[in-house]
Amino acid sequence: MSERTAHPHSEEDSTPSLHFIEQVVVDDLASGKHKQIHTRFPPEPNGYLHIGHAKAICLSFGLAESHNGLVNLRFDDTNPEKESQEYVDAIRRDVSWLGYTWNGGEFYTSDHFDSLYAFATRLIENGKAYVDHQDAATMAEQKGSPTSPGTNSPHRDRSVEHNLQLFQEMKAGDHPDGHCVLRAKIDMGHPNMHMRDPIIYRIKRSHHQRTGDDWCIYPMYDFAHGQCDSLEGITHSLCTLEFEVHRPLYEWFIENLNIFPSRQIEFARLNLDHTIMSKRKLLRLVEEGHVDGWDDPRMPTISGLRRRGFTPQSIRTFCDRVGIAKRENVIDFSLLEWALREHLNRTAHRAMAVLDPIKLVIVNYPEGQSEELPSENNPEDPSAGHRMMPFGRNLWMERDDFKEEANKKWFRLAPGKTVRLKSAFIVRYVDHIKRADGRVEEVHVEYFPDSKSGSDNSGIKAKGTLHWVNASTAIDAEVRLYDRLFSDAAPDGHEGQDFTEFLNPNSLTVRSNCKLEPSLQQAQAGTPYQFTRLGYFSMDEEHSAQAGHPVWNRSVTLKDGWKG
RNA sequence: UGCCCCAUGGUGUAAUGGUAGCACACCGGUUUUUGGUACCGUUUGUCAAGGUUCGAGUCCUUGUGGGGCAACCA
Repeated sequence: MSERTAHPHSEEDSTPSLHFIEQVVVDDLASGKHKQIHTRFPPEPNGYLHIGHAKAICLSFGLAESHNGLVNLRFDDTNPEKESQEYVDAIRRDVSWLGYTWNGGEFYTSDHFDSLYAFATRLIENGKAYVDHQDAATMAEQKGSPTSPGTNSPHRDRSVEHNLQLFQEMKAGDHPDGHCVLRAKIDMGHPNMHMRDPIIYRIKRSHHQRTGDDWCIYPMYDFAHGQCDSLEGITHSLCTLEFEVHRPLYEWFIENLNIFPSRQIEFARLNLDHTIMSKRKLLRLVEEGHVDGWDDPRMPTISGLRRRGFTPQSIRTFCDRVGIAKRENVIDFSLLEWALREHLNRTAHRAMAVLDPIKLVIVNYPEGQSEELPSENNPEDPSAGHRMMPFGRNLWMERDDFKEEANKKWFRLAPGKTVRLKSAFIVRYVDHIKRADGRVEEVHVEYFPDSKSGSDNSGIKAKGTLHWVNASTAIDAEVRLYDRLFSDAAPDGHEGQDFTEFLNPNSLTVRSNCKLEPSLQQAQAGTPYQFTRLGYFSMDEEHSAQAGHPVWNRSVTLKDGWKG
């Protein structure tokens, strides 16, 4: 056995650094505090999941996955007024799509309503909770403020028997909505506002998605979340920073109920620039028609990203790179884009498409003649094979690839320039035709027959390579180009200005006259392709069906290093 | 005039008292039948002031800056 140096930067030492939560997990496992960890992802089914949730999902599921633990998916359904089955279904689909399985089970807070009621009763019996009959405004006033203590409710010292009876009446429906609440009896002078006799049950006659009209009282978040964690045996309950001030209460209930001590640990939520992450605001985008729906490809929702063409793997890579810490953060949107490119460059098949076509005529290629030329499906992966590209005299080329006046830095077509047509021949400019308004319509070139791709004996050097599509076999398609939804980096960070003022008017560009190579006839909706030199695209099933012709979404551009 | 949390390049994130590293972005170069990819390189950082220590990004004190907390929401 060789002696190891203690040098911290030794190349032999490849121990990956752990973020602070994983460090806790590793320590708890090592110390024997837990034999197995058990986490949970607990969304309220009142909206669609977004990329911020993806971070939380990757954390809780990822931790369980890498430490042989369990994860529960728990729907936090304590407020029936805002929740619905539509959201439950969407959440399930999104978590599954990310590639995770809730191997600890699927739960609903409502599954635990009986236990929660029993817990509340126990608290009353121990003199730790009481029924308060004051109205909301009065209670708010008595609560004090962050800088001044609160005052006790006149109902604070009711007897256990009386409280028990009143709470039973609340449950039985003897009191109208809002008439009274159950409160934990803690300390109205506590410096932490959440400890000033928090409300733990309220009366709300609202039909519940799962329990119907069985209950007219529902527990508040603080009296449901931690208790469910405990009932489900959750060892590490991970949530975002805004719940930090709730932790003393979380622990107070564990102590006073004497139940399994789940541990709450908070981390900083994800913020992405040029977008918004609040469910409420995303809902407004949908309801006010700024986007087509929750799954609009410009939305930061999981379903929007999926439709945009993001892959589960790219989102998981992104979450991994973002890291876990307690510091407020704003992640560059470009990191998300990088994660997608990183995945798709390795895996997506290449195809040629012209989004803004002008005619390209090879004047010395015989009319009526054609041939098939092979083109590799993925230069990063030889096993992906190749496909045959029809080639002829009349082609489509990209309008951006021609310029009437060009300098030495212009590698594409222009008077005097020579370029290669990808996987085909080298061609030289001959002429071009303009419409009366000056718009270029047609470019004429001559080709060098001995410059064929793979057997080039011409000795000619071409600096630029252009993509093209054979005119007679091209597929007509519509392509939607997406840009950031907001032109401002922090649309909700301007006081006095609504975030909708910063919507990017050019976030969607529709190109309706695109030409695709014929192999794309077989393309499956949702399968990513790289359109050579343009970016990553996939066909949109819903839009295609609506339009009656193929509609493709651009997921992300290729990185453009040209500073022309 | 309270309580809690946080502070490392442009953006994130490591360094567990001992060489401030990595990724993204940016800029430059090499290769290239994608101005992509790959590879190489440059620039840029410990909020401040004291203290402890042989040694402080890390520990202590005090400031400064940022975030959170007063729904019968979660």
